[in-house]
Amino acid sequence: MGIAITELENCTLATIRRDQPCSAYEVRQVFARSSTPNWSGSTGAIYPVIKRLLGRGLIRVEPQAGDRRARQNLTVTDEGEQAVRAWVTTIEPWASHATPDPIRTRVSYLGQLASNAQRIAFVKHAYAATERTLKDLRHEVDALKAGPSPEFLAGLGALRQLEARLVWLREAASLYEAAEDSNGAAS
Amino acid sequence: MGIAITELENCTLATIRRDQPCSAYEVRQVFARSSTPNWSGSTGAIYPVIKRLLGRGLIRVEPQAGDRRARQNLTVTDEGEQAVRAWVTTIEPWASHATPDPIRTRVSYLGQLASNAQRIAFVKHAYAATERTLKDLRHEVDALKAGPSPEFLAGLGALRQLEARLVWLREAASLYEAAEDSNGAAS
DNA sequence: GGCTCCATGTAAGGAGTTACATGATTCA
DNA sequence: TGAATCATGTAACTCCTTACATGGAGCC
Repeated sequence: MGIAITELENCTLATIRRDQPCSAYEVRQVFARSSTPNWSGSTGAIYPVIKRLLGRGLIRVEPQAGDRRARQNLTVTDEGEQAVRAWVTTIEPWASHATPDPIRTRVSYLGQLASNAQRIAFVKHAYAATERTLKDLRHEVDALKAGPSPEFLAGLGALRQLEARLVWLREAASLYEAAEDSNGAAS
Repeated sequence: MGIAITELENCTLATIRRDQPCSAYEVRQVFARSSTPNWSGSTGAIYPVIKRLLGRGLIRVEPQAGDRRARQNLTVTDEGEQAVRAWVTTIEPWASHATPDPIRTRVSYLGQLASNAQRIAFVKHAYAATERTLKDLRHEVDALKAGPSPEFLAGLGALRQLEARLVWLREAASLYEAAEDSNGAAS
């Protein structure tokens, strides 16, 4: 389809489709209150997105009878429905890659530190930070009903990612400690 | 300190520290050729970053004797060394969160599809795509010497993330299939 | 002489962010 | 009546991208 449509535009469209009729304000809350935030849900992003979706005929504003408040009642058009289904089922090549992780980034520069002891200290620090985040997220996911609901599955995916980071950080610590030991044995 | 320094600026600084003396061009290659790319290594990003790092006194340009080519010889100053160490060892609260994942995003909107059969089809599609990516990455990591080298550890971290996605997608498929079965039993 | 790689840089644009500005509604 | 929340929107800015522009060095 001609002009590229961004992830935020697609997520906005899909959110409207799910919660319709809804307002731009409600869409903002969805993004702002997400426990694994992709976007801030800032007004400067959402309102222009809504305008573009309207301009492309993917959504429409339904006037509310007897309510002259500014609140918009957004619903998706038939074209919008099609676009949502096309988007959720499509996986562009870049989308299957490993995602950038600030902690992995830092580990990739641990060579800059002076000693393995310092590297081990960092890895343990990262482990503790990830454990705290994981604990909070687990509380949120536990509050959801286990099953194939989208919210539960998405939460589970985030949990599995954090658990994998813990596994990896333990591996890293082991490798550094093994190197420490062999240094100690050699000296 | 004072003014915020971005991840790209910090990564550039740490890369120069690691490979010094090196040129902006070499830094670009590092980012452009990364197997888990955070940034494109575009000229429009790197050269301004180099300028800012120079302006802050974190790096300096060493003139090359007898070589009047435009090539810069960048090295890190003492302040730069401090900044690198401070950055790699610091984990801001946001840095320990689960990272945005386009596949998880799509799963979180699978409610938009018409049937569990379609959802299962998507999950299997995502599984296959991730498996392909994982295979390529595994080849690259296998080419590295196993051990506590930063490159190997970073690659291992990316592998573990992708493996966790596979585990999660299998779980999702199971949950959908269980729901299918109970539907079948009920009807 | 032309091709490719090395190397530096600018210009324009995309896609978000924060901060600002405005006003209605609800509730203590 | 004043504060919090609901609700929409604009302006300025950040940070990165692609595309463009330039030129030297090595090689066939």
